[in-house]
Amino acid sequence: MELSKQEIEDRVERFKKVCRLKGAKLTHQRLVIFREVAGSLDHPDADRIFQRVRAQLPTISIDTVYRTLWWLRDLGLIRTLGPSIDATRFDANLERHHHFVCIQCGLTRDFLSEKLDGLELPESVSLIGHPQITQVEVKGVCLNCEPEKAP
Amino acid sequence: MELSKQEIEDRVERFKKVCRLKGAKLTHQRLVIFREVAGSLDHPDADRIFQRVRAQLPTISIDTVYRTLWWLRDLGLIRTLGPSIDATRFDANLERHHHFVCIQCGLTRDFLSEKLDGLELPESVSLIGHPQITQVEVKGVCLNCEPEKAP
DNA sequence: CTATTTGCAAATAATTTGCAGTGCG
DNA sequence: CGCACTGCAAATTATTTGCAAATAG
Repeated sequence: MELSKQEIEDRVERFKKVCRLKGAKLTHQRLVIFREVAGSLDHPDADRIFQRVRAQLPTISIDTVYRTLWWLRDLGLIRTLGPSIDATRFDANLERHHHFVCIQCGLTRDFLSEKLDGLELPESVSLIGHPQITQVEVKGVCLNCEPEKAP
Repeated sequence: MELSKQEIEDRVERFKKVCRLKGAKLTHQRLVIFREVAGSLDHPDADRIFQRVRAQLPTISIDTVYRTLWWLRDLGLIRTLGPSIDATRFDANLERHHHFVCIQCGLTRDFLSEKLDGLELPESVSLIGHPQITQVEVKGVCLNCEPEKAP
């Protein structure tokens, strides 16, 4: 599995279009950072991206990388993995269950579903590793954060 | 949805049994910390657990909470949510896809599955919030971390 | 030109570690 | 009664922020 040059450039084009649309400034560092993330398959963290970008732009600073990554996420051009909460959260429920995470306030709740419990993973997973736990992670906005919208 | 006293005590009993089995010391702080996590539905982070435990054990320190939580995880009595990686990871793949995360080395890879793409969430989710993204998260050990086992 | 954005350096927040005293098995 | 466990304080690591200089549109 490899990312084609074409795919990367498609992503970069979308990025440029969104910048134009939003009237945001397309700086050199933003372009380099985005291209780096867009060309990665390993879901790097901020520091890894920083290292790779610095090879091309030696004067870049880590805070610009962070600012740019969160900005890209706000624009919907990239996403963060996991619940995207600051601190690690713990779970003493060892039964099979799934998670809903509110992207606004971080509220996390379990939900049950027999249907989801019986999920079959595709063959391709066996090329990556041996699964131990399979859970469905739903991200959205909780009722508290998005109350009744007036029509 | 509430946790019954009974369910909490069942969890505590299992905890005590595992301690005995492993010959680990069952200290007062460990018991209070475990009972706190076992009785929570909101998937608290270490600091929140610390606050709650401190109400019962004013002299407890945050590092004991951390040490105990990781230890409980190693014993398989609790789990951490999300990829459980130190730093936030980023993903520029906006197509529908799912994740495999290696619990040993943190390797994270996408995989595709039409079957998983069409998942239906249960009604009960609508009582929590409005879903935006649904992904399957598989945790396991990657081929690199667990090579061929000799028979 | 002029509002954004960047780089620097210093501030927070989360988590870890070394060490000496304490208590469980 | 010994060694694993705890509390304290200081260290690390991840991420954020204030501010003056640089730059895209």
